[in-house]
Amino acid sequence: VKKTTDRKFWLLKSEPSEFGIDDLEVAKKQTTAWTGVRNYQVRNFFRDDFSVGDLGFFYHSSCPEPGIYGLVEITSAAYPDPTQFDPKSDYYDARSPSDNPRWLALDVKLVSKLDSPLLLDKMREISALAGMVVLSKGNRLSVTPVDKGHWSKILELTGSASDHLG
DNA sequence: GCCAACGTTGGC
DNA sequence: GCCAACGTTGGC
Repeated sequence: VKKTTDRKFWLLKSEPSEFGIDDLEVAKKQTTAWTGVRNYQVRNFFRDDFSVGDLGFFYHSSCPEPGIYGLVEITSAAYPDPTQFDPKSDYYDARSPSDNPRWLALDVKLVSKLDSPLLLDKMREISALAGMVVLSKGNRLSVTPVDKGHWSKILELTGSASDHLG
């Protein structure tokens, strides 16, 4: 069992029109392969920094009400993203060699859906959350690290169970 | 749909 | 290895 003190915290963006918290809720084992990452910085997070047992916020982007909608847990190590090899996929990458895959995926399981989301405009009003990567101007990373302090504050604000405090 | 911000590409 | 052009993200 992983010591909770080893846990890291993340924020994972998804467009709900493509895959949202409600899709994760009804997915088999409430788990999905987090595929389609095509950014080297995020790829490196997956490769170097993510561990099984890490926790994340499930964030909806590019939608009428962007914000945090739930909590997830990482349930696999990073592995080659199969969509990069699938010519029919939107995420196909013809330049990714099969013997040296460029892009990684990992498995993500629903921990809980928030009773009410913590919306982006609300997050910006909370001084304790200032400095979160996701709030920084021009940030475009689809996966960002979250400080333990920010993680705890958001759990408190959303009334989430304290056993996910890490 | 606009557009600021920024990552990636490719010519040199 | 520079950097302009291009493409994408994502809030608004």
